[in-house]
Amino acid sequence: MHHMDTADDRPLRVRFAPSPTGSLHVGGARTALFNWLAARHADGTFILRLEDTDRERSTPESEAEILRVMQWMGLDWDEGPYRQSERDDLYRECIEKLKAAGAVYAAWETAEELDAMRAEARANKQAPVVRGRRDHTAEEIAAFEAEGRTPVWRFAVPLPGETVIEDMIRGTVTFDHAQIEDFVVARSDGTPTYNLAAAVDDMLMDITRVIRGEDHISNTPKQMLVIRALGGEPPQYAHVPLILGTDKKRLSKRHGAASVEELEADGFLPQPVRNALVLLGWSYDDKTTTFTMDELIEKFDVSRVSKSPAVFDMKKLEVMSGRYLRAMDEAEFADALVDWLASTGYFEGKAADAPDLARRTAPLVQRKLSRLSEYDRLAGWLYRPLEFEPEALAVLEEDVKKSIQCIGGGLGRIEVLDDFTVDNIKDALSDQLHIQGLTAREFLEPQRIAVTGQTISTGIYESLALLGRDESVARYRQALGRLAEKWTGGE
RNA sequence: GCCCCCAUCGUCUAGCGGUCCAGGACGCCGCCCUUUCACGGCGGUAGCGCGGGUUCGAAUCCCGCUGGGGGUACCA
Repeated sequence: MHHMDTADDRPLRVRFAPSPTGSLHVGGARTALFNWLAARHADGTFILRLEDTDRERSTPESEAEILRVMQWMGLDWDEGPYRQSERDDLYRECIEKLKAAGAVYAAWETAEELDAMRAEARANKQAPVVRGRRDHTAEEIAAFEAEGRTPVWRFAVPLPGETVIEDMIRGTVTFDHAQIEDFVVARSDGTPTYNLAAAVDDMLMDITRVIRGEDHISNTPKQMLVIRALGGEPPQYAHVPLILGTDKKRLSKRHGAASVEELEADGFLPQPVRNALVLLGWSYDDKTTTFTMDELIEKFDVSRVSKSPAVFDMKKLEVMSGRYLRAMDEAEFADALVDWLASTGYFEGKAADAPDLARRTAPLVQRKLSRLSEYDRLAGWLYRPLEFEPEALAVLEEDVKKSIQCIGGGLGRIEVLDDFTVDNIKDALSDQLHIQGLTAREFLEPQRIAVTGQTISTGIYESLALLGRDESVARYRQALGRLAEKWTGGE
């Protein structure tokens, strides 16, 4: 696309403006990332603004969570966080200016009247566009006031007319004013609405480019109208497509991990999350799929963002995550693993040396994990006495006699091993499987289950070495005992 | 209903009128490697929604259809 990068040499100022009404969604996180990258790329300013004009739904917990997640993602802001709830004076001032300029008018319609107007328009296949009555007589107004009614202030959308957005992603988008209702700018209690506050803030904060979700595109002409009525110049806009779930519906909690908070809890590290997110709707070329943060800063270009919505594929995130984990150096991985486990309370109620054990097992799981949360599935057996997963036991019991032979054979070798190292264990077991004339899979699977109680675990040789000979032998005996019961009982 | 937007393998995408009987990645399938689960390597599978134009030539431009998404509040 050869989109005009409007001859605008002012330093770039972008903002991310979530409303603190829940945790940060992956869609929101991607928008934040895009804004941050655009700012860092252009050496501009990234501003964080909390749009909390909806006092009912905004919570301090949500605000704190959003800030926390931003930090987790490594998206630091240069200004803010600003809170719209703290800027009320500014908005009221602007509303007064709009009144003085005749750009807004008092509208007295009741909710019922508005509903009726819209229903009627709809019935007539017309746009449900509200235009308040502006020809009330002084007596009527006095009567409204007498009954305690207070008006909202609506923006008088100029008719006829149109507002054109030169969107960096979508190109030229035109809205006919006939389709834009006289939107409310100040509620009857005097508080500003979103469209007023957002427009005023973008203007007052000197935002030069607004990068936000496509769900805002129909608000854009309204905000442009407000800014112009206030004598300002609207910023450049870039509306990014939404992120969908696998059913092609807008991504939401019912699609599984839809918030960054959940991804974090699922054991994903920030870098693969960023990498997966940035690739939803954006690509650098026809082959690059992994980027460092620096490469992203260097290469990101919002005008290359796709116009069509993208489906969020958790599987792909997992693949990226697994690759990232494997590419980490051992110590770095061990730190990340232990930190993550600690953050989830994994060590609570476990032995005091559990974190140390986790650190020692890190190299055994590093190539096997696609996310940190899979650690327990692989290494959980190390933290508890031997107990068999039902499906693991089922594997052994499929052929009890053979299982006993395998485990017994293995036991015979390891219990006489002096130097209990990975290599020696491997040699001894390899030799034994040869003797018994079995394939590695046939022979080793029972060993794994005997020792770990699991069908999937850390590597068998490493696991034995880690356990030490005595504990290994004890576990072998225990497994054998369990099978012997079955053997006699079954025949 | 009305307005806006979108449309390349199952998914994320490259593609900006010829270099495309459409390239990459994930998935999936097969083979190999590792005498284990995993990891890794190699190969394969699969797509320009449909119909009209424009053009010597269209995945690329135009129109229509169909399909999908968003908006339609004194929410943001």
